[in-house]
Amino acid sequence: MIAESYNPQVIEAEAQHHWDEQRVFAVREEPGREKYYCLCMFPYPSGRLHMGHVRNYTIGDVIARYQRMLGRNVLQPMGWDAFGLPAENAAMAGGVAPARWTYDNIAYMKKQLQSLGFALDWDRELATCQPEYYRWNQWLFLRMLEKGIVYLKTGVVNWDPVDQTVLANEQVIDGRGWRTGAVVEKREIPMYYMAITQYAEELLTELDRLPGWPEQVKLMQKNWIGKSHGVRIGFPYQLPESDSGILWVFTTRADTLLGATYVAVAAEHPLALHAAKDNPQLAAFIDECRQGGVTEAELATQEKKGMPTGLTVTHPLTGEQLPLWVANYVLMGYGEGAVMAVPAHDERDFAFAHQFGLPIKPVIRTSAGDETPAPWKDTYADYGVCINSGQYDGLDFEQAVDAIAADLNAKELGEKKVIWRLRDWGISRQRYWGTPIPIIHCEACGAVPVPDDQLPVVLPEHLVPDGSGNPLNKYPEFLNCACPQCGKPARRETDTMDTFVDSSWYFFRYGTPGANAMVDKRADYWMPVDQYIGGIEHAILHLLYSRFWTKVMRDLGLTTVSEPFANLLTQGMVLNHIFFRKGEKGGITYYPPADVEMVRDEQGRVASVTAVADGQPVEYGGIGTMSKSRKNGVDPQTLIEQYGADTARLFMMFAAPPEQALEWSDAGVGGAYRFLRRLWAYAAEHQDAIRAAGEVVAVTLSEPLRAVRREVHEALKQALFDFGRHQFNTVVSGSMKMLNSLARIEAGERDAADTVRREGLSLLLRLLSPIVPHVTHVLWRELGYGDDVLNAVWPAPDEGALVRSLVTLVVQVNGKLRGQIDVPVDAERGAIEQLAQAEPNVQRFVEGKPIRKVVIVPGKLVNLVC
RNA sequence: GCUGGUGUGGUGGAAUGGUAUACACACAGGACUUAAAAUCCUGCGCCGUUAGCCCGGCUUGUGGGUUCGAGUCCCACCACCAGCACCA
Repeated sequence: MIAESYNPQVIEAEAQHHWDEQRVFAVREEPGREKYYCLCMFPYPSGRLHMGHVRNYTIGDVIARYQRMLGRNVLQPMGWDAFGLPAENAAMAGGVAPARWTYDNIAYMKKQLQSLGFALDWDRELATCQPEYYRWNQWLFLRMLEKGIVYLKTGVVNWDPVDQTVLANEQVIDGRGWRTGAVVEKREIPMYYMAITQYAEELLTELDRLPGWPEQVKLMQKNWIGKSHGVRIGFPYQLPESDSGILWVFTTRADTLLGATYVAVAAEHPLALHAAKDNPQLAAFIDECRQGGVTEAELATQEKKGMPTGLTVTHPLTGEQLPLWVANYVLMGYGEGAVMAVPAHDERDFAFAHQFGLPIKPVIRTSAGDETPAPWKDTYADYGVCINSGQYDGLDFEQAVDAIAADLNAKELGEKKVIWRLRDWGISRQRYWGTPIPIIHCEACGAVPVPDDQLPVVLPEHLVPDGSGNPLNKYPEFLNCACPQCGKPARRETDTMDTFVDSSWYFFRYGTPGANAMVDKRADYWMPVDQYIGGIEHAILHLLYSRFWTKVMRDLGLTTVSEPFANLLTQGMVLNHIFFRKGEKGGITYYPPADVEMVRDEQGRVASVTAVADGQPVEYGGIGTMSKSRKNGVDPQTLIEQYGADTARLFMMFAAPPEQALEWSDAGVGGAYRFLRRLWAYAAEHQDAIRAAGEVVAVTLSEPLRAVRREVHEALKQALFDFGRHQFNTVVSGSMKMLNSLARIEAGERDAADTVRREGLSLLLRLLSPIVPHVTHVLWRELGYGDDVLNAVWPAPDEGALVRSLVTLVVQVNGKLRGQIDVPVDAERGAIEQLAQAEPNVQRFVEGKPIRKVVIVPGKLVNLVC
């Protein structure tokens, strides 16, 4: 029996109980059966789910359930990105151990996920803070160390001198520590690096073999990797105290080498530091550059600053002496930290030369001519043939670069080179709540890797950080150990790994739960992930690191795949209205949307906004991402409790296509809820008739019934197409159309009408089941369609139902709509033309003019051109 | 600055070169009700014409182009959003 009123709490409990009890979402490898691995980016257990999570996991769940109904063996797992800084911050604030805080959060958020009815295989759940997970971080780290992919190097960190601790970049605010307010120092400490640059070429070229990734993401990765072709050029120098050497620069414009009039180095460049030793003025300038502007806006507008070092370098081809400058626009971290300056053909060099009166020598004939008068024109930087360049005159860009590179090569002062923007990945974090780096420091033997049989290096879980450094450093039970090589007392490494390490391979582990190895053969069945879903904010780092780790694992023989994610969907953000008041002192107070009232005018436009509390006006701040600081977040828990999971899911799917931003709307949620209630009421009202009804017999249907049935199948056909391209908002509107059509059947009609109702609802429930699985589960069973809608066949439109005897054609005259005609589907071209011309309104516009051309689009329109 | 994306009713949005504004939301009017809520019905781009029906003109950020036909393809510009940013 279907109860009269829609009660989501009861329905959802019933459906979820069924899924749990039957363990319907637990999957195994089935060789020979087509698999589908659907994965959402796992959450950080921050405490509660937010709307972004709900959206992300609903999209994933809809895809997973859809694929399941198409007959695939679908894996959809879930886990926790459980290491990280927020747990340490919470520990400091509340005095509770990060482990405890994390596990409590996981328990609560797991309940929330379960209440949303996601088709997850919980048997494969993992948390990255579990030793059985992170031991494999350590294990692979050691393999990478053996292969030289991991190495030790000095790195620069932000150091808070008061707390005696290392700060993450986001903990440095305006150059000061976020807790202490102390000016942050740069400190050089030894850190472990992963040589992602060894894979730069492959990471770049394989982007072209990822057709299922958004272009935008591929482009962002491409830019991040940043491959540049150029020439490394040496400028020999002789220092006063008889030291000599070669200053190397990198350039993509070797063709302009003869136009170089000075050479500039970064403030941190060794040669600059050397020159500053007995030049206090220069030393002061270098200091100034190092501190210089922090914000991006400052950097962009910063004027070109520089100072001569007093040194000169020798032009490698002409032998000319060029002055060596220190310039604030040269970056130590890119290329060689030094540039050859060609003011005539580079905008920055041009500005610098003008400012400091340095010579400008045009050496390229551009569309602007042979001269480069101020002000700067972008065409000065164009490619062209060489001029004023002696033997290279007349050569084009490629010829000149080849010739100059060859000549430099002969002098051992240059070679063609490719450089990358991508840096190696420093993974050491001076943090407690992370994967311990498996290294032991011995006075005699140095840094010794922990032997495999001593893994995992277990992180003690009861420590509580107090803000003054890593508590591991004060915990002897962890710190003190024996050197694996010589057996003498030694000290354990207390740095932990960047949490991006944890998330770089978790998708492999889901495929091999419980394995006594990092992965086993089962992963080969599941990998690669067929559909990965997550936020665009991970477009670069997480996705790049995951691709890198997959390639490392492949080279170690741990997997056969090169790319972990075949298809990627980046979901849009969840937005809401922002309301605020400005205080007298300019401070801003935000008002949650639930605490304000909008008054609308007769057209439905927002006329005014007032606070519920005091009835006074509130300013509207437009629309923006849900955030704590702006108080415009909506708690999914409230939504689920008030309307149920199906309404939450339906609204998420209906309000916007998955990749676009979604605007929160209480009214929209209400609309989604109303639709489910209407669906329920329809099923309840007709339940007896539907259970008793037989198959549709098309020939016995009246014309109105046939029309309803045609509409249902037409809407279904479109909705199925949209399902395939993951445009779920129109799938939902298609479902609404189907119900609207069925509801148009007159209440009194029986028998034949009931067969149409029975068929229509059967199609509708199956179509909707991936989106609103609870209500469709219960209705499917109660209406007698079968035991479990999950096992039903995916619906397909009946081509017979789509056939019409008459079609309505639109008639255009010169492309403008002028009338409609009804013609038999099999009408001849001539007959259609005749009917179209006979249409009275069409005649008014043709007015006896000769018809030059008739375009007929079958089933759609006629266009008369005159 | 560079790169990419997006601009469609009061709002979210739909349209696979072929009837722009589907499906919803909001709003207005009506039915039911003592009343409200809920529900149901009707209307709803702008301008003109009209008692009303018909009918016409305009409209997908702006301006061009291709096409029998453009929201969709091409060119230029404007606005907003995002990423990168003195990358040699």
